[in-house]
Amino acid sequence: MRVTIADVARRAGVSKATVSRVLNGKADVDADTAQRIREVIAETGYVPSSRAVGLARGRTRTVGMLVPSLTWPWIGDVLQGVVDVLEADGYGVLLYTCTRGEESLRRFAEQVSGSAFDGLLVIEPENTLDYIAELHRKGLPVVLIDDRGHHPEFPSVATTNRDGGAAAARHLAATGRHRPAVVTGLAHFGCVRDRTEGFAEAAAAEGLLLDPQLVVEGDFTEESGRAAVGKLIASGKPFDAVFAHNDLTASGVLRALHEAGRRVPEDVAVIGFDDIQLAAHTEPALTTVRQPMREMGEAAAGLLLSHLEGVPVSPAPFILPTTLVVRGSSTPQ
Amino acid sequence: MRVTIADVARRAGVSKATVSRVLNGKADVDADTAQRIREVIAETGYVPSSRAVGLARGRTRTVGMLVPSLTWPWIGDVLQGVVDVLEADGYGVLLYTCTRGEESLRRFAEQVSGSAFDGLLVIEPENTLDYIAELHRKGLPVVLIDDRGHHPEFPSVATTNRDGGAAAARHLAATGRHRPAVVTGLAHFGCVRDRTEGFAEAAAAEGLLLDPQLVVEGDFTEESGRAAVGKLIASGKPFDAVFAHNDLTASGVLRALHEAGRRVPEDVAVIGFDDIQLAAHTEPALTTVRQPMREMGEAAAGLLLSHLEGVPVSPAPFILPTTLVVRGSSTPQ
DNA sequence: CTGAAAGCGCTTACAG
DNA sequence: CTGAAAGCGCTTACAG
Repeated sequence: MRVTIADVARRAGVSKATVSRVLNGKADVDADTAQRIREVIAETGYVPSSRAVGLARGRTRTVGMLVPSLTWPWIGDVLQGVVDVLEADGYGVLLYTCTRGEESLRRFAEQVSGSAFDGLLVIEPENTLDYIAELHRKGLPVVLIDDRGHHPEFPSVATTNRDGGAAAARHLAATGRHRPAVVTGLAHFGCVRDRTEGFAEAAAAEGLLLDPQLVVEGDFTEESGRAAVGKLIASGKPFDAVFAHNDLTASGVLRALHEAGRRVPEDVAVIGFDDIQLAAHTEPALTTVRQPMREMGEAAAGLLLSHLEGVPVSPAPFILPTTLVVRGSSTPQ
Repeated sequence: MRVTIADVARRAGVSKATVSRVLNGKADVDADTAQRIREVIAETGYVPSSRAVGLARGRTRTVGMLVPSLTWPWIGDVLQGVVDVLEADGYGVLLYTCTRGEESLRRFAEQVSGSAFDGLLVIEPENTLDYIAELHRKGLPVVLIDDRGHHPEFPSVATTNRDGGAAAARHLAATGRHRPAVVTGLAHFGCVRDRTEGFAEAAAAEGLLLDPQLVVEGDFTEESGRAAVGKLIASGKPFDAVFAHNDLTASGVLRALHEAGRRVPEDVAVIGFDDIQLAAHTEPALTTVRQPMREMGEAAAGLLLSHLEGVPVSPAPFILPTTLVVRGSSTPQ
């Protein structure tokens, strides 16, 4: 049924080896012979079987991508960046997720051992860093996206979390705020530490009062933003701004403030992190520290390709800049 | 380096064929022999090479998924449903997108010809239905997600677009609206036709006045929602409700109405379609016709698996129900 | 410049 | 119940 390299060789009157040579653009093939073979290929519509090529070469020209979930708001952007770069180089992307917990990871591990792909891009699912690190140690090229401040011993891409936090603080100072509150993400995330530190440092430099009691831990969910506002108000401490560690949390903060009768931005300014689609649609629209998700995907894919092509890649994280996007939640518009 | 079936056979003192038998759970292997082989497998951590298995069996246990873009708001949900089902059955998912146009499609076609996967799941990129249909005709199992009313000759999953439109009209009637306007999606989409007809029919049945001049074509973007409101107002015709064909458009409608000084829902009710994350976060929150995206992904993956496993699948579309989600944009809350 | 042969790591009749 | 052999469709030394 399917036309194979043997068919092409027969019709062109040459050996399979020669067909393989022109297929792979090796030099030292007679121009006429090559031409004839190309014609036969065109006539027959022959395309090499990726399975057979993979087996013979020992590589699949396929990259694995492991993500914790596909429904997070910014995952699609990262994925798009990854796929664009990889596809342009003729690589396929095998997608794995971890929504089914242990079982998912077991399946994934099987694919790894079966060497279904040549390299791995990963947005770290909770508590899998050791496993990923082990894969890397065993020789699988890996690039981590959004290192969450873990600074692993293999290549990764991240953003300027610290600068992002600082930019938020400076913006609040510049717009006349004095007593900021912070709703962080999960405290054990490296990025949370970085954002917190960057914010605190800049706040101090700008003369803002950052009361430790006004720093509340959240978990990156909208609900945690609402809950945090409850705590902040209950503390009795005055505050005129809230820096939330992601947009989802900020959205919860916005709602809770509204319900509590505090006006945004008049009484309280709110700043988020990420700049997901939602951020431009809250009421008021959210000022936020933008992370270039798509660019992160592109950068990670690029690093992995270099690695696969044999270029040595530095384990130092590749850092992309965050940018402050000012909207109505921090300044009247 | 890597342990192969030959290594396992040697260590167990049997032939590769016998190892292969226990690997694939064939009957007729002596219990003791099988046990011994299993032990060797466990000791050595042997996992069959997916490349080699694929070549020998002629199938890869991999499914292709082609989407127009990964950054659309609801794509992630569909993808999650697809991956969950496929992964549970040990299938891998190869992801392809069409953001780079012709070039993307050329790459994709190569993968198809190289039989990189056993079957294909597709959310149709514009103008590719003929191509997809051809692949199906040539023998590639295909399931289309969100048929957009094209009703192809191969299996597909869709939602009750017509009922969804009808539900929107009935809800407006039930909440005391009289003169609805409609902002459709691209008119050549089948789903747009269905939503429009369902809405018009129910509107008539409920005694709503649907002025043809108040039916404006949009293109599923937020901007088209804003533009449509401009046209509606310019028409001079009174309207007290807007049914938009997706949530993004509805979001644009909401903003434009706000800017024009019309209150929602007091002066105008707004209803969207999809129920993307954004819908719950607009001001006011959006009443919308929910499409079960994740379930569509699950259903499509299930159909494809049946097909791959040899169960005959009906080309009649598999239809999932839409549900009306009522929020503040249509009723004061 | 080109071909014959071995090899990639499995599965699957075919014999026994 | 089990093994030897061929085959899946390529690539890659090795010779010439």
